[in-house]
Amino acid sequence: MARTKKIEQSQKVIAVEASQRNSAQTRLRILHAAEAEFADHGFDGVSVRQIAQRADVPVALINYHFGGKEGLYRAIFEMRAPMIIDQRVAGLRFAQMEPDQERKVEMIVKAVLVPNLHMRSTEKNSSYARILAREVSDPKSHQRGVIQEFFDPIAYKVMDALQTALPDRTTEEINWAYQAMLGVMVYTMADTGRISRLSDGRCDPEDEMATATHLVALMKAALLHGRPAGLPADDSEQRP
Amino acid sequence: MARTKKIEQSQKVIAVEASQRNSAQTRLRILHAAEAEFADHGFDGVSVRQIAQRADVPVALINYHFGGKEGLYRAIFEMRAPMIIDQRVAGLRFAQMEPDQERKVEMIVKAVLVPNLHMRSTEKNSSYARILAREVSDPKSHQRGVIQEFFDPIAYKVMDALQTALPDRTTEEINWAYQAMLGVMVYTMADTGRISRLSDGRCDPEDEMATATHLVALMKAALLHGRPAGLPADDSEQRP
DNA sequence: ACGGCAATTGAACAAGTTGACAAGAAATTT
DNA sequence: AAATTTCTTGTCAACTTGTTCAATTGCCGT
Repeated sequence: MARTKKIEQSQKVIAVEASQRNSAQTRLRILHAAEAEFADHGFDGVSVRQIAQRADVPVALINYHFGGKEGLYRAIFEMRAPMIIDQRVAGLRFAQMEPDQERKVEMIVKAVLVPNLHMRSTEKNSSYARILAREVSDPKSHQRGVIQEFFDPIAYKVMDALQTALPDRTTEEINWAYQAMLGVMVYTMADTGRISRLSDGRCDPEDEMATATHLVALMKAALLHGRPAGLPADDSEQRP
Repeated sequence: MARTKKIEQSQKVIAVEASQRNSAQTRLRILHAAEAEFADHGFDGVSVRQIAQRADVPVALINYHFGGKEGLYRAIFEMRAPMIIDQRVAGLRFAQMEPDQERKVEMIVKAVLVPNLHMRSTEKNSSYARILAREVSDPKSHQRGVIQEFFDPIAYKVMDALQTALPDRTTEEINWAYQAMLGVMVYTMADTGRISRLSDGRCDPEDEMATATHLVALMKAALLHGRPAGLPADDSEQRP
């Protein structure tokens, strides 16, 4: 921090930028390389050497800056999470002011889905979206605690908003509704080409607009009209 | 196969079973150990040594029986996939005979969700469900081609059934609807305790009945009532 | 200008990884 | 009973893994 200020004041801005001695910048380079590699191969599928090679730095620098592989992994979330969380909070604020119930629910759904879907389709950040998707379906994530630490708070806010918009729903319904939203979102973010393949190219998660339109419509309907028939015991059909 | 027949005819059944000389049995033991380990740590997070140790066999046996780590991985799917695919096909057959649209959609949803959710809550097979969840969110799965080989065919059947039940929907809508279903299912199957944590214990994926009830209701509503507003261009609200 | 310090480097570390091999044991066939 | 196939085992060498170390570089305030 102190050094950055100095650099700005100095006349050698260009020289410093070109030269190798710049902590913040190499940190970022490692971070980006790690992001891409982790997204492609998962936490265990990547060696620190691969990351170092991609970032064009010696391996030891990773341990110096981040204190190990896991520290580097966490640093990625520390860098990215605030951005998308802020967007969600902003979206929820909009929804809060909406009087019409149907529109309100739709805005909540959008507040959850759109920031992530947008990130997914953005070139630079697309790899982070895939890391996120991996993390939620990795039992080790529990051990790392990244999801819990960064995303549980916003989850509670979303569910509060849902409960306000749909006061007649039970807590269980609200929870499952949120899980459903998240599931759809994560699965789409994590897509490895299967959606496009199955739809013969008609559906493309990269197409942020179309994807959001369809998914928001589906989840909005699910939240508005989806209620378990007989809550205590619903044994209509049961397949073997 | 030939040996198994012989064993049944032989008088030394007990001796053979107790002793170490039983190919099919050790194969299964390795398979089960691998299933558990892969589920917990992912394909890259596990070494064949760990699996061998868990199965209590020497490492070389794995290479002998399955020709390597990836062969073992695929063998798990070859063992498990048919079971759940058969269940889905059966469920779709039931749905096909249902005249009422709303019930028909519900039965299709159940045909997709219930077999997996059941497997999830079953003690013995729960690990396979988590492997499956991992595989769909792993870009390398594309490379392995397991999902494509085993599950694409049934996916097409489900979408055909959906199209029949909802004739006015576009192909895009059918595809996205299927993706949504799958996303919810996979996310629930892959759950690492977050659902229970967020809901303060109220929602438990292990509770097959409650989980299925809620998710089926949600997805049924999504399919029946979820249609994108203006298909060509829907720019009602757009958040920054 | 010079010592101090953060940043960087290449080398080395111990621990663990993989696939393969030859050789042994048990069951099956000849 | 001998030969053969099928299965099992312990060990091997070559290679990665994440991390640490001592040494070096270049920027900074005094």
